[in-house]
Amino acid sequence: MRKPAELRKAEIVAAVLDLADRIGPDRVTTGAAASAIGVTQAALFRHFPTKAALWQAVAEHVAEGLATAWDDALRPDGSPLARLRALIAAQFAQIAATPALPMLLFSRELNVTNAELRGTFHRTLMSFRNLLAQEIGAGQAAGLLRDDVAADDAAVLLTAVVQGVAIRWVLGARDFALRDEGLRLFDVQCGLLAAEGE
Amino acid sequence: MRKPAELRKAEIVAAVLDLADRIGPDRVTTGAAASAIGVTQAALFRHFPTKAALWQAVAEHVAEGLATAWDDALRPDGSPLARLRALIAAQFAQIAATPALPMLLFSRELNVTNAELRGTFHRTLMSFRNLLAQEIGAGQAAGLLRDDVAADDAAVLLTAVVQGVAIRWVLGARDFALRDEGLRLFDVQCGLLAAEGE
DNA sequence: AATATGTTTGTGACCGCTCACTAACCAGCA
DNA sequence: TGCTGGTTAGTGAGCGGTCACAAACATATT
Repeated sequence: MRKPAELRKAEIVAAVLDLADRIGPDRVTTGAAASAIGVTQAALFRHFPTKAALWQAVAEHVAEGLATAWDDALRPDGSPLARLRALIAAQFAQIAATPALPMLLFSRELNVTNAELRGTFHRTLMSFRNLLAQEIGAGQAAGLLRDDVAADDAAVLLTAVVQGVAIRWVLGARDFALRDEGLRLFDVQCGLLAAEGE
Repeated sequence: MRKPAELRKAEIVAAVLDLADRIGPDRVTTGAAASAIGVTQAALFRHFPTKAALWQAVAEHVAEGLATAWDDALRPDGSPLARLRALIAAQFAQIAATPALPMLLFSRELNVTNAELRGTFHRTLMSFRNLLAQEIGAGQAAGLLRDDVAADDAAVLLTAVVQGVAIRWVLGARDFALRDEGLRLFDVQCGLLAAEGE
């Protein structure tokens, strides 16, 4: 069944993400991705010159998804704490929707084979931590968060919460609701970070 | 150069860990490991029946190292907080000494190919969190840590700190002292968890 | 409307290479 | 002499990628 190129490309990217989740990023061969969408392996190379280019397209697709999710979370209604919580919620939602994401960060493809891919993800994750630090700073300025902890350190601790929960979810049996459990622990940590009189 | 089997086995395991760090766990081929210690690829199969068995030996070696490091950290002199800090310090030291460890947790070998291997690591990490929770409980009972946070939740938050710093170290350029930066952030988090009047 | 021409998308066979693993032979030592 | 720790040589499977070719689509000319 012939399809226009743009559609095919999106289909391939989706198949790669799905396969990466189900069998692991490094098991995604061009053959597996192709047969997942019902074309031959050679057909993939009509749309992407190399496998690395295919992965790069996947990375950009994921990065875009994250960026727009953050944008939505940062609509300027509400306190810095609410925005912070929305950011974290968005992150968990994106991870739940793209479960291959944590694994991808540690894949051979990203860490060894494809330096450009690594750069794309690294930049994306840095953006997230900066957004967190920004909101934390605003929270401290508003007297909502204790200011005896550096905003950058607090941001690191919060990203650690996200990573920790996500890792437990991915490496375990995924037997809990990622977003709920994540937000629960975020609330605990946020309580620890809250200003005394709150 | 002929060597007794036990020595060779240890040598192979060490070579695999070293290679896993330098080129990534999934790039460790039998050929690469063999030539790293100056024997032919086929010689490996004199000592391990399959590659999976080799990885299992590596996992057990690492697990033993972790277990004894925790044991040393838990010598019963000092407060629960000191023991807690020693546990964390030991963990960072082990990771720094075996930098392949975080990557290993996400390798194809562990997550896809080798279910037994996954079990070994999973059990080991659970042990660590239980040790943390135990010390935290003791700290709460002694009035050193606030008890409005469940000990299990606090343990999760602390393991998240470890994972978060380790991930930043591994995925980044390893351009900071893992143990120092890790303990610094542990102290921050521990301060947040400390009882009010402390 | 029918046809001619060029482009896009997909196929199937195949290539070179790497991998884990095996088989057969070999040297030193108890 | 027989066991132990090695070698050399080879196997089959799977990988990313290429190639000649075919079918589907688009467009312009008659």
